Amino acid sequence: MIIIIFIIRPMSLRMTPQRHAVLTLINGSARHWDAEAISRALQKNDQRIGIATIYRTLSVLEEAGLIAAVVIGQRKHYERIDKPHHDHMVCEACGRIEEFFHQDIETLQHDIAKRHGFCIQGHSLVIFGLCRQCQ
Amino acid sequence: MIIIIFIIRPMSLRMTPQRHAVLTLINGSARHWDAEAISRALQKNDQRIGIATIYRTLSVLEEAGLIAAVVIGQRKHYERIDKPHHDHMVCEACGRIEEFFHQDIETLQHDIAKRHGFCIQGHSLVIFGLCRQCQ
DNA sequence: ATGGATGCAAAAGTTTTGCACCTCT
DNA sequence: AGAGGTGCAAAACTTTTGCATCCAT
Repeated sequence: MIIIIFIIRPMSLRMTPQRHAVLTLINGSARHWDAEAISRALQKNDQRIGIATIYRTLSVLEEAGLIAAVVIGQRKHYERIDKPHHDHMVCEACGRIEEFFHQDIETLQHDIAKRHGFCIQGHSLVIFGLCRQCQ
Repeated sequence: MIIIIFIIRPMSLRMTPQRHAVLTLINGSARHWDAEAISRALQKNDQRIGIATIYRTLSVLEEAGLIAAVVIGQRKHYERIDKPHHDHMVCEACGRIEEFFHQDIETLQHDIAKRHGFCIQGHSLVIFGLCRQCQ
C-alpha cells in the first residue's frame, strides 16, 4: 500500500506589520543584521516586536527568498536580497564587513565541486583579516 | 605615570590525561569533531570528561596550534592539524564533509583582499551541495 | 605551598516551542 | 469558523564561569 501525503503550503506569505517592519529595516540599509540587532533597531524606532516573532519572521522571509542569510562567526546574519551575489571580508578588529565578488573564485568552486562529484548548491566564503583602518 | 603590566603565560601546556584523550581522539581520525561528538566518543570509550573541560581543552589546544578549528553551519568543529591547509565541502543531505584544496582559489583570495586594503589572516570557505551518493 | 586543571552546577547567551489570544478573510 | 500570526514565557541547546577540590611539581 502506498500512502501519499500532500503537504500544502501557502504560496504567498501574509505581509503583516511585523514582517513589513523587519523587511523594511533590512532593505533600507546595506548592513548585515542578526536577530538581536534587528530587535534593538526596531525598539529604537518604537516598534517592539517579540524576539520569537523576529526569529520566525527571519526564517519565513529567508525561505520566501526575500532576504539573504550569511553565517558570520557562528551567527546567522541577514541582508537584503537585491544585491548581486557576493562574499564577505570581515575585519577582526572593528567588525567591519565588506563585500566582494570575484568571478574566477566562483568558477573555480564549481570546477572543484564537479571534480568531487558534488552538486553545488551554495557556498560560504568569509575572509578574515584587518581592514585598512585597523592595520 | 606609565604602568606596564607583564602578563606571563606558560609557553607549554600541561598534557593531562584529559587533554591527551581529546588530542588522541582528534589526531586518530580524519573526522571533524564538535564538543558534543567528542564527549560522546570519549564516553563510549569509558573516558568521561566533563563537558566544561572539553570546551576548555579545545580552546587550549587550538591556541597552542595543536588542532585546527573550522566553523561549519554555526558550530565550531575541530580536526587534526597535520594536514595541509584545505577547505570543506559539506553534503546537505548526509552531512558528509569532504576536503579540497585549490591553489588558485587561495591566490585569488589574497589578490582580492589586497585590492580591498585588507591584511588577510585567514578564511573560511565551505561549499554546500549534494555528494555523489545523495544526488 | 602553589599554580594550574578538573568536575560539577549554575549562569549566560541564543534560538525554538507551547499556548492563549488576536486578525484577517 | 478557520488558518495563520503574534507575544509571552518556558524550554532547549550550546558555551562559559565560579568555585571547591585535586594533582603535580
